[in-house]
Amino acid sequence: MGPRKAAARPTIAQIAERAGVSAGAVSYALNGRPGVSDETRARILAVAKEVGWVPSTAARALRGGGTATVGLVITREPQMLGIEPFFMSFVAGIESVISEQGYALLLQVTPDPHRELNTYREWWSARRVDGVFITDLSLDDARLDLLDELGLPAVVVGDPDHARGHTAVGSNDAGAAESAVTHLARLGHARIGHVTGPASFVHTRVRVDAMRAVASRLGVEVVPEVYSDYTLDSGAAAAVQLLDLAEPPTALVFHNDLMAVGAVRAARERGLSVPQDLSILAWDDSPLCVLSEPRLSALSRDIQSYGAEAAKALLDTIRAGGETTGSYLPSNAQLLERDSLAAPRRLPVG
Amino acid sequence: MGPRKAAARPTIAQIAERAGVSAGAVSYALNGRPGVSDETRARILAVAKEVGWVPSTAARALRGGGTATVGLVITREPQMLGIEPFFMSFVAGIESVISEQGYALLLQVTPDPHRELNTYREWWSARRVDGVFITDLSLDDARLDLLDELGLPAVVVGDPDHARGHTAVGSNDAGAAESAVTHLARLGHARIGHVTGPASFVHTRVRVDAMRAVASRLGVEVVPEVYSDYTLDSGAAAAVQLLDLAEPPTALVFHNDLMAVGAVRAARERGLSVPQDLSILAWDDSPLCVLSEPRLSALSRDIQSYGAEAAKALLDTIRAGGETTGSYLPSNAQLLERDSLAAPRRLPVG
DNA sequence: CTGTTAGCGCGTTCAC
DNA sequence: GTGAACGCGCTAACAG
Repeated sequence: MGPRKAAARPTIAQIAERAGVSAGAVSYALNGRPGVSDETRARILAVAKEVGWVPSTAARALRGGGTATVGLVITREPQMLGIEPFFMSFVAGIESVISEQGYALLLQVTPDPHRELNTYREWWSARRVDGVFITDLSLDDARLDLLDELGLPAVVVGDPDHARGHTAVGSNDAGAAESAVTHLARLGHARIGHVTGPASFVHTRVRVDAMRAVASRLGVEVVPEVYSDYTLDSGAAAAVQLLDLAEPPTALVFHNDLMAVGAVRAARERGLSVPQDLSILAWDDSPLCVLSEPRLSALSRDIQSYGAEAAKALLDTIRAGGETTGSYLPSNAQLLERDSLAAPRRLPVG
Repeated sequence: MGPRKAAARPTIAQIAERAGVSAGAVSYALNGRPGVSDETRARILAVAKEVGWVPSTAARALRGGGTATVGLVITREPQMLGIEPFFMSFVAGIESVISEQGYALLLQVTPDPHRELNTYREWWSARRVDGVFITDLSLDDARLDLLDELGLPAVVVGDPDHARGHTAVGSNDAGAAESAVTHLARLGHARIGHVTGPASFVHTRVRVDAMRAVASRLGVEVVPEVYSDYTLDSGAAAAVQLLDLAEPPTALVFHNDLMAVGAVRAARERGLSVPQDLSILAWDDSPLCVLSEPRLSALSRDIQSYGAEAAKALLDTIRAGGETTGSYLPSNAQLLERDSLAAPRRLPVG
């Protein structure tokens, strides 16, 4: 019932007519290039502002001038996003940078990894995006091959060493591991449990290696890692598994906060209290950590600025015509102390 | 260093050449319309599949055929999105529907409400989207006027009665209020506190009215509402404010789960335990409710399918050329009992 | 220098 | 089945 009559979108032709010049002149004026006198330019600009002209992204994209759009595929179960601490902050960070520059974010959420590849191909074929973010980098990641094949500008969100020449924005996982183990060792923990994300992810591998290296240097033991999947339940299950060990660890490190929360619950159900009986440390701080009881200590990195850095890197890469613009600074990680870490109750056997 | 040579995107012209026909014929064949013989059509389709042709969204949009993109502006502080339970699920629901149909979501996150209007105008001018979602509907919402002016197809996510003729997908807030008050009254609560979102939102108003109506019918009292802003701290503050009343309520209803969690903490700091001393009910279930201690009972609606319904409605509206396609069924709400509701400890003073 | 004209990019559609 | 024009912005070539 409401009025749904499309109004006329302002075009360069309209402006040209009103200003009494040709469309070409308008284009020169609007893009600040020579070819029109200052006064004509001023007149054209005034008219353009008056009619609220905005360039047609479609027309520009058609000309090959880019779409002012960047793409992100999130390969996760949709329902997981409601609580997933990482992506929403990451997206917010991306947004803060790109929207300033007139870019928009094209988002796709799908649980199917195979589909992700198709999406890049389609986005590229349909000229929907000027570049994409690659997250959850895996060893021998097939997406990098596709990117090379298509010549689609991209920024790898992860370890530059595994980005195969693509622009990358890393995260200082080694530094985080260092501070985690150091802190735990100082508290007196001699046996640490480590619950990770999927083994195929590069950053899982990086963290595992770093933890082991630091631990052996400091003379503390990391019991065999439990590879997990970031969900609450998997965190709880991993905790149970580790606590069932003959010589259970006295401190547990998790690759996200959701799993850490799951572990707190699992410990509680066993009659163990955190942190007196068991110390728990989350990797990646989020509001969840302060919402949890007790409040979770975490290896905090500023995910929002991580997203912002990634966005800057992608925009730079796009402007460079897809040429790699080098690796960007890793976002800093620091151990945020709250209430889930303490000295182990009984001294480690040893 | 990496190879960044753009490959050639397949176009209709290429297909035409390979198949030895004109571009027009290819277009007819590809779109399943008459004008080509069956065998030519088959040949064209084979070539198209072989080269992996995907229509250029830019070219289609330029012709006026739509951009296969829908837009959503989230007017919130970016950092809030990391924990905000509503939007990420809502987005996931939208995604599940639109990606099936080849549509993509254009997202913009900004804390500035004024900017939201500009964004719609720019998206429309630049032909970036075929339609938009309008959330957080307010009384006399200026966005609806703009939509009318632009003729931009939209779906209002909220009360159809305030959608001014636009397609709307509602939420059964009245039903939720009904079950909330009924349940609380049955437990013996005679005085209920109500902590809402901003007063300017239509759905805040709707919920307030519904709560009052049901309460007066059932003979229970709703103490004056506290208008709040969905944050954890504001929930805690509101709880304190209500508990400081001369005759404090014995049960509190919150318009989201974050505020409810804040209230639990505030109550605990006062030495009150939930639910023995104070019952707490959240509106909008999310994983946070089961993560909280005690687990929060909630007026649950399936936000993901809410998003999915909204997406279907928007796509329908777009296909109808922007004509309103009527109001859609409200998503169902039900009271999900967990551990934060109990009978009041001391009987209410008569 | 100031401005105009023509044609491109890509898919669609109308007239032939 | 084909040729041509269209939508919109950009730019190379050209004219005053």
